[in-house]
Amino acid sequence: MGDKGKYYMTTAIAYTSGKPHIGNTYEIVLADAIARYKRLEGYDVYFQTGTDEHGQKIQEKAEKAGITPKAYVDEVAGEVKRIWDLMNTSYDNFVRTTDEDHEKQVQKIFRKLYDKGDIYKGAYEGLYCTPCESFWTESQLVDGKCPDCGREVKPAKEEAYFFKMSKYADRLIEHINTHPEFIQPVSRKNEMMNNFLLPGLQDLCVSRTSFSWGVTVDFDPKHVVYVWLDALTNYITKIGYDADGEGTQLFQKNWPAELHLIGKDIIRFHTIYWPIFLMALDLPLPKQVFGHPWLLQGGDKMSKSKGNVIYADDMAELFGVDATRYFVLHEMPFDNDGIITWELVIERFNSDLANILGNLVNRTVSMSNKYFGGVVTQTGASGGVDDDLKAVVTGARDKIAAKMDQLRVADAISEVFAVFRRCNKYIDETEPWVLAKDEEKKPRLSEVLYNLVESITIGASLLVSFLPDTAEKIAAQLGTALRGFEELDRFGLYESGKKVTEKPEILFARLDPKEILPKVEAIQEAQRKEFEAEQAGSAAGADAAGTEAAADGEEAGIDIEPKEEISYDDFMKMQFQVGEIIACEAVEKSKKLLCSQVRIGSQVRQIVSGIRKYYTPEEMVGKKVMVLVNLKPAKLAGVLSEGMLLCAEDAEGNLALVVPEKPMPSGAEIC
RNA sequence: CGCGGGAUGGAGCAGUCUGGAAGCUCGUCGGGCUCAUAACCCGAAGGUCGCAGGUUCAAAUCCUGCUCCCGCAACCA
Repeated sequence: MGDKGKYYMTTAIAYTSGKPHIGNTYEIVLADAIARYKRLEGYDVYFQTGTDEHGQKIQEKAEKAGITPKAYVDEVAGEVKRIWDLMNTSYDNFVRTTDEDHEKQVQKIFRKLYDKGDIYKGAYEGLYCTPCESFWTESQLVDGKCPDCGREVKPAKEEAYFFKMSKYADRLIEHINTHPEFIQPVSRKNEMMNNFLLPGLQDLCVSRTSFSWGVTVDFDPKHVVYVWLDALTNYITKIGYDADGEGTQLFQKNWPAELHLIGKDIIRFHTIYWPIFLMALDLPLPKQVFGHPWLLQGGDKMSKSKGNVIYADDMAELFGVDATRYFVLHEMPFDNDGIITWELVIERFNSDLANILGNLVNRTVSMSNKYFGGVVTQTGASGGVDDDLKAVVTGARDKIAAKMDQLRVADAISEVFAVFRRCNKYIDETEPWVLAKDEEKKPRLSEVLYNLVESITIGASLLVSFLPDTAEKIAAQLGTALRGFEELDRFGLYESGKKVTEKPEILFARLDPKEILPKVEAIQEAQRKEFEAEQAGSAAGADAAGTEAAADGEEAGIDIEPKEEISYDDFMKMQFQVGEIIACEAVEKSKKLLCSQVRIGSQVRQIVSGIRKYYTPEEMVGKKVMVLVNLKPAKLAGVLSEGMLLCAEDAEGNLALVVPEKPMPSGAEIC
């Protein structure tokens, strides 16, 4: 162990805005498979993961929940760690950006970069809408007014700290060009170059004053450090980097990292900002950043309100931890998004885990018991088909190594299963049940079973990085131990005369979709309930138990941000009328907009609304709707809109047009 | 002409960089076998490789144009 040198790898740290779903969990499992594999190969691995806990979004979530940000992230971080542990991941260090030592180093780093001149104090200039407390750029304005409230904006300045990105851009471009392995998969490299580096990097605003949940800039306490500067540095601070000193031995030994494993959505931060921060700190760059693709639910994004979010713990409950690991590792392509559905999981489970692997172990152990009382003896009575079996089994290790070198984990695991498939074929070729009928062929039968047990032992040893528990269970059933990496290209190390277990345990019992899918329904239903409860702001857990009971009971209400009180005069300024939609078509340049001709009394107005997702142009026509008539006309996607159709909006943003409860003529005033 | 990704037998994918007999897993159908978890093994059917042009002896692969999907951005009066 450890004679191949060190291997420091990290996952991205999970943002603590909510419970991680299977897509987030995929990353830690993938990382774990790589970490375990590297250890098997003989590397001295240090594997770090954790949670990213600062930022405005978290502050807001905590406020909504009525607790402090710290209490909020403590809970979520606990949940993240629980799931990481449930998935049997072998990280060496679980970091939190709220850890005191990290926060302190972030402050030191910030100061160091400031002293060096790479961070400077400037001003964020823009057009400011005071009531909304928001900055807008020229292009965001609508008719020169605030796009949120429609009020006047005025030029304003807010002081902020900036990082001189451009100073290091050339060096980074040079590095990327001379290190083709730096950004993986390579297709992402061009994206970064073409979109960000070659057009020229802008200085990055690295402080905020609009919220307080973050690392305070110690020499200017009304600022907090930009979350990405805070989060990225965990890769060094949490192994012992010290901005003012040498750092710990752990740091000296492990930096630079061999691998940052991250989602494809944050490649920009890891291949542009992070390397530049490191250059500014005079530290070497990580060897490789791998941006993995995503797991999508049936091609859709997962959403809680649809009840289609798949969580790792639900999967583990239904299928077991190793089956869950198997699915995410096997199903995820190398640089395309993967698809996960409950049906696909069941299919994979049955065909690969139950049929090919579980059944193979079971039938082999059964035959050994039936024919030889469980004793596995090598007799030397070889046959012609043995050579091919042995070649496949002993050749697997290097094939897997080649795949893993490229981080093609899904392909590697397929190679492992090729071994098990070959074993099943070998049983058919040698027909042990026929050999068993002839006393003279006993030696051959014994050899065949020995070869099988040996092959499965090697297969299980190759499997251990991916499905650690299953591999151990197989070895236990075969009465042996898993092998080390250097032994896996050799055949015949199983000690002749050992016994397999007497009663083989079923490793993966076949699943009946008819039994599983109703359970899935229940999970989804519970999820929708929970979502509604959350939206209602009701104390969590109040009716957590009643899964199906309240299905059609009282529906959960929605609370929204209260607005400032207005006078009757204010109200009277708004003119609402009933309008009849006489024509409607989609706005061409947009995906969300419909353009309606609305008759209001004797006049016809053109009104554009962002409701294409919820209404087709055809069903719009003929509706009598409520219209805000005296709103200042504006152009949307280049199309003039002279008013606003009123809609109700639920917590998820679904829209429903508001219509009069009884028939009313168009033009009728609403008051 | 905002940026990017994708389109390969019923399903999910590989192959595209570096042109050279369309491949894998699942499903379906047929056969074999009975040690085993109705599991295993063999065989077959099923594809104009999104559409249209072009380059080439040869195109899923290279070039041009187009269509449709999906992210991001914008937009949701």
